[in-house]
Amino acid sequence: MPELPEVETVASELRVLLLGKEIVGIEIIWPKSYELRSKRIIHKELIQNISRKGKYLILHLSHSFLIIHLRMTGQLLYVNGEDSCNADHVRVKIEFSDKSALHFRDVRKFGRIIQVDDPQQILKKVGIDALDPDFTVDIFNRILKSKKMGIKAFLLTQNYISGIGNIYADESLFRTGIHPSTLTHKIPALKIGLLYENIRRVLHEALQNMGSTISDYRDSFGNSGQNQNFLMVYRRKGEPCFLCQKPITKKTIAGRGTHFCTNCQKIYR
DNA sequence: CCATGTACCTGAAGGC
DNA sequence: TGCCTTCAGGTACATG
Repeated sequence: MPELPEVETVASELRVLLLGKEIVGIEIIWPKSYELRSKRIIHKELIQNISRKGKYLILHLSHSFLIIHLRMTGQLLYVNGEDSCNADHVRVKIEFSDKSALHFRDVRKFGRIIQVDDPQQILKKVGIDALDPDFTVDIFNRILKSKKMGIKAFLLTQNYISGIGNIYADESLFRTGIHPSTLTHKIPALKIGLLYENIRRVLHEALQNMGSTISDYRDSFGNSGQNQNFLMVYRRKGEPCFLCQKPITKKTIAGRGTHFCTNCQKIYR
């Protein structure tokens, strides 16, 4: 499932592939995958910039914006004019003047492409990006102290800090030795600093490894990531903890499958 | 404010 | 083999 490192991998590839291209048509195969919240019909628009906030990808066009969220199984596949494309589950095709195209493939149909006049329509509720240089440990500390919720639930909520999903939440908490049920305001100051560092490190490393492919994630060339080979707890239920050898526990916390080591991760009360 | 549950979806995996 | 059930999870939304 694409989280910050996976979306950023796609974004940086698309910057190389798509900047300056002219959109000449959008074919909507599954209507719910494409939501029009702009009065403007795309006729001919240039892709002027590509950015990202949290798990949202933003294509800046001449007169509007395409906000894209891949949710669980979404993929943005680049198709060259000469390629034959017969992939299943393609929901939207964005076609360019040079006969290349970007195909939005999404098995489970949760993902969305939303066309808006102002990106803030979508992004105003999204918290600061976890790899934004302006996201400091002081900010992290202040937000954590102001909440009284489980740390796992906090990390998954995108309104405060954005980009962290189920995989990297579990990985960051394991590396910091914090139990996922610990309440945000009960985490000791030292651990807050370490958690901040580990979140940034885990995301950076995943980005260097082109993201984690658990089942569906692929980059714009259809390639898998490599970071799944470096995960320490996610999907390792019953396997020995890399620190103490005790079997990794999996349990539903904050409504999500949560992996942790009961021996290495302490709950602070 | 925060927690919980449901809906949206399909395919893979597990049980018998 | 085959059928049925469960599970996977990001976000929106409703409810307590």
